[in-house]
Amino acid sequence: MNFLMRLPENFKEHQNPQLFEKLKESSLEKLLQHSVIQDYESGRLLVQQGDKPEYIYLVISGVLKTFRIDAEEGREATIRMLQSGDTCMEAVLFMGGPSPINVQTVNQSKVLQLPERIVKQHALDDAQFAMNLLRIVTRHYKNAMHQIEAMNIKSPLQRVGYYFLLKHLDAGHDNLEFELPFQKQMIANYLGMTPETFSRTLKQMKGLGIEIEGEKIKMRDAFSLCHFCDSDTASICDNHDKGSCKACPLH
Amino acid sequence: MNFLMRLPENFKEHQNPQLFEKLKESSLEKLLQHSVIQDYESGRLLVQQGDKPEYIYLVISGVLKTFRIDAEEGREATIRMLQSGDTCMEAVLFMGGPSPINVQTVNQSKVLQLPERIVKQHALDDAQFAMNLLRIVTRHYKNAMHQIEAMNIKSPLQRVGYYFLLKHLDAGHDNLEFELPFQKQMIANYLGMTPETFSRTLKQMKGLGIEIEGEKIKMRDAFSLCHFCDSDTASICDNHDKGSCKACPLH
DNA sequence: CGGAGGGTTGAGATTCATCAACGCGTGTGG
DNA sequence: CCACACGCGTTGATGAATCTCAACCCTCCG
Repeated sequence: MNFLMRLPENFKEHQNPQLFEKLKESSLEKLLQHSVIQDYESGRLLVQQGDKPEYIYLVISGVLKTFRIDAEEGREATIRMLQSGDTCMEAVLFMGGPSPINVQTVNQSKVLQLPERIVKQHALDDAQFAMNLLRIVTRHYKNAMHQIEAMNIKSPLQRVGYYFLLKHLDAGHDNLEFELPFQKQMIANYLGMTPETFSRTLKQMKGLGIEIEGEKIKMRDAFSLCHFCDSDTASICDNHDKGSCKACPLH
Repeated sequence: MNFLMRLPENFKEHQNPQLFEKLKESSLEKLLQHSVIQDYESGRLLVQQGDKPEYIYLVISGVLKTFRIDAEEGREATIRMLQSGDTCMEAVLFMGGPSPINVQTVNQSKVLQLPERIVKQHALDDAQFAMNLLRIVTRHYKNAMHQIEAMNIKSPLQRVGYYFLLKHLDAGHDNLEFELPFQKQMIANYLGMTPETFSRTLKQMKGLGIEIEGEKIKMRDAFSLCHFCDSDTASICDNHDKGSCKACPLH
């Protein structure tokens, strides 16, 4: 039975999850044969720190977050926030030992779960699948590096600026508008600050030509965020090295 | 020509790099055929942010560190510190795009360099090698998660405590003594604090039964560090769940 | 002997978290 | 239909924690 048929019609086309990229139909078929789709209510804990990892979770719709939690104070450190098309727990599956992270739904969510055994076996059978895993995990790791840098040596303004820059490039650099994909408190925690400082930082951004209206972010011009560029963002910015980006600290 | 012969006699046995784990002789041979050993002086930059990644670096002797650097202020955020047997840039190779990190020697160092093309090809040819890469990268990622947690929600004391706990478990939990493997300023930066606060935090540790004498750390008893345990460290601690570790915040 | 680098200690400044209050939109139940 | 509570975001006042800057000690090495 083809489980993709039970997905929303346009899911595979529109989201095109990295996990399935370039997989042969037969390979994908086999992978999905043993997977299940689940609906979860908001706030449901799918994995807890210390649990044995059992699935890779692929978000069909809704929002998930992965985070670590402090036993004493109960404070949370957000590791990632996932939208449809994103996956989590792939890395955990392969590092051995219990899960170092919690996974929780933030909204009501629909999730595709791929069992641990199937994934591991398939990684050995299909080199392309293994490559996809490797690519996904390394991207996560790259992201983690940015988080580490942010919390070590970046000011709140720089953190928000960099986050905005990424979202801006996501939306296409010709687009002077984008939306915050998650609620502000969650973004704040992800960026290692309190909701209060996040809010105050947003006000600072207005001085740099960035207007905030609820979830909508409007930039005065396409270079308002150039100030926050680094070599990683430069490599995905079409305008870089076209002389147009002068504010860029790399020059 | 077998390049392992040019390594110190006992390197492979004693260090047993994760990268080569469980590889067949023939596979290892092929991998090493195109690799080179280099000697570098202290402070040499092997990779800079923005560079195209060209090698995996395996430390034979000496110390390397990977870090990100802030363009404006020039401040550094340490990502990892490597000793002999450790590798870096495996993750970068597979994430595509320019390197997000710098790699620099901290001491005079001897390094084995495996060219990018060879590694990628070999990852497709030898599933065990691909698995090794996946395992290594996920371990790095796990580590990065700990760093993120530390800087988000842990106090300097907790960060140092956790770092000590890991080193203690490394040395064997029966061993009441271990050494700091790197100089203090580097550990401090890695833990996201200044050398000054690191120093002051070390003094606090004395109140918890930890004596510091230069690089030597002596614990009053084997449970002095239990306070800093979490589910990740518990899973590698032999004494956990033996009733002996009561200070553990998990109970 | 003198200089350099790493580590420690102290005093002061700064920044961000904390705590508290409030506005606003939404959903709920009377 | 209104009253109310609730969650989220914002704003302001306060305080604590860590960074900064400076001085000093020590060891190592030329």
